[in-house]
Amino acid sequence: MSTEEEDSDTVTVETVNSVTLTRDTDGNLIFHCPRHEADELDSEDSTDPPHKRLCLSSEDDQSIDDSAPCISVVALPLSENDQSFEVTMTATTEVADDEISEGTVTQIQILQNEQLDEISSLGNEEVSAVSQAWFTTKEDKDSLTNKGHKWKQGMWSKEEIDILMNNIERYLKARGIKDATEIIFEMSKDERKDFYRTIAWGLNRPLFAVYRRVLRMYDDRNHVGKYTPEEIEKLKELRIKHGNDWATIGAALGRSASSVKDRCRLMKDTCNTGKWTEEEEKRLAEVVHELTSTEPGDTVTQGVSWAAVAERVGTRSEKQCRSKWLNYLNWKQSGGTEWTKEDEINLILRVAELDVADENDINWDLLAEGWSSVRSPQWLRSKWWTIKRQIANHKDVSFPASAEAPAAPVDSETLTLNSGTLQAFEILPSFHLQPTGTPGTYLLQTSSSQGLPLTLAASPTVTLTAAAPASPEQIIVHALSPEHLLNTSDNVTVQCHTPRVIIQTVATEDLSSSLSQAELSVDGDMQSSDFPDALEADTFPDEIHQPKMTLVPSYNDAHVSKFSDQNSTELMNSVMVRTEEEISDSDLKQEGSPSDLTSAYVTEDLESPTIVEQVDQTTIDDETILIVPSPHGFIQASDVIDAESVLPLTTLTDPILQHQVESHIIGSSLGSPVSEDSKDVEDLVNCH
DNA sequence: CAATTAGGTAAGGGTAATGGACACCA
DNA sequence: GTGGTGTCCATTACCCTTACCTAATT
Repeated sequence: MSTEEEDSDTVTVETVNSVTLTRDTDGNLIFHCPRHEADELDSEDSTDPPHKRLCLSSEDDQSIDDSAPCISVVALPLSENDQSFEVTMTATTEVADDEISEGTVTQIQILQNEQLDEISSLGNEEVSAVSQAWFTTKEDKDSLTNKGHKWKQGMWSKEEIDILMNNIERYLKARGIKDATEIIFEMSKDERKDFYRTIAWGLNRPLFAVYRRVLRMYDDRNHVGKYTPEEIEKLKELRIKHGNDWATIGAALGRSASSVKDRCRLMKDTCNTGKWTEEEEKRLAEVVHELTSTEPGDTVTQGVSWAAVAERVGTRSEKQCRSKWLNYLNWKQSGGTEWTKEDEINLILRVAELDVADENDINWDLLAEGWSSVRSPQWLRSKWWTIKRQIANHKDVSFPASAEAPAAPVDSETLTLNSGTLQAFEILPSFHLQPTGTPGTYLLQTSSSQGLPLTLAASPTVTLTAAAPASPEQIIVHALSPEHLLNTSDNVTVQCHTPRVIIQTVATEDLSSSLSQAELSVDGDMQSSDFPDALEADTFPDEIHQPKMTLVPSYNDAHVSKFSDQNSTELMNSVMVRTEEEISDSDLKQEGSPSDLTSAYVTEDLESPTIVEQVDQTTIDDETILIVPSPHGFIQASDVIDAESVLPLTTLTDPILQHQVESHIIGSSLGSPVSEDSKDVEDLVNCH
């Protein structure tokens, strides 16, 4: 929460100067707004106590000193009734104890409830109108939607879970409780009053959703795993004995109530398993059409009561019926066509074109409409997940990133970088080029749960263009085709204007020039074992410099440049050796000399002509990425780049080229050259 | 005493991941 | 014939929403 935003969006109702400050072992500053003071504040509207929220602001916003420690503040209401708050402040720089005092800290603002809506996008500590109601009915939600509110539905993201866990942790700390299960499972309603409301802070979910989530998270009878045959037997007995008393059955089995309930749904006595007979399929189709008042050949993907269908089918469970229908039978009945690789590419392109920020916002019904090889919207969604899973660490990749890569035309070999709103982030040692599932399309995986999508394909030249006039933050780099790479060396530098993120990748000549199709079977039969070392990221020596690519905001028109740096030879050797081993394993290493290479350095400013610099290289392994302050919007040939004016940034290998080589080898997209999880890569190899 | 709050249960639609069957191929 | 591999399909643990219920509190 920035103070500027606060100023513009909030009104100071009352200022409180008397607070109690404590500091915990983590250096967090915790202070309390005592009840009696808050009560006094409340006096202006005693008949209808407004919801209040504590905010903090610097006493003098105009004179914020850059060198001053930045303090982030999280305020949690201890209870709505007594109007007291718990505030946790975290200093991002070391704060001397004497800097924190009642006099210097802050103003405390109590905000009226109606102001809360106005600041709904400021941060995690926000109050959401959605999360403050215990249960949000569909009508409530519709009403909120009409007022412009949005809330999260569907699977919880990692970020949401982090917020939730942090909130719980703070709640526990404030009360000196060690274990959240004490509150959740042992305390009475009264004792844990406001627990859920408090920990829902910052989560744009109905309280009830938070409640369910917390119960699941802390119930150790959840996530127990597969049911053993013995458990199934016992479950059957307990079911007969206790009926639908899932809590009792669960307690007897050591499973959660929802778990046993779910398991029972799968085991109807009359259920067949395995392949469906024609008779069963026929019956399923008849029942579905009958219950939905549709005709054979109609597409039916929603509004089906699967419990009723299963009842009528007789030999299959509701899940089986649903799965069979949505993944096969409906498609077969309505004359669907086979799913092809082209469809897969099409899917990625279409998802990218949707330009939605959240995966949950994708309208799969719309996407599937009129697509004959799509078996159902649900099936299409699972297809998308299958494609996503081919990306190692896909869970950490934000949706826009994973969907962005294919935004560029995949048949024209492009590299797309979308800086988004990132100001700066690093691609840590194990940065990856992950295939997105579309041949020639990769995702540059970063360390901060963000990804830069890259698409490499078949344009014979390297140029940079804006992806679209309307999206200057997105740049397409037309990279060399694999064929071209066999003969040429190129570096690709990408500069995004908004918000001035510079990305550079450096080609490794020896690889590209030494490989040929003939030598590297291009028939797609390459197995993961052909890259024994490259596929095991953990073989990287931790103690030495690891390849690290950093994206930095290009303040003051600083530019990334590249030149030979003898001092980094050892470093880069340690980085590059893996690649070279990979090549030597194929008896290819000697084909290219690393010392006689030239690299083309291509930079294009989005708003300026393409600048091409030829940079002689004496040692291909010695590449360092540097930031070069430049008076121009781009590096001109006349710009003098000397070692002193250059800020060494970091070194990096060339994942792109390496990847191009690999993708060339297998004739398709392949896993990252440096994966943290070799299995992921093997899976990727298998996928193609 | 009605309305509200806080919490709870059950049903059922859905997702994500896994594993088996099978076809294909060297 | 055999073993490896890829794909399709079925299964299942787990997730989430919705509808409805209950008891305590206001």
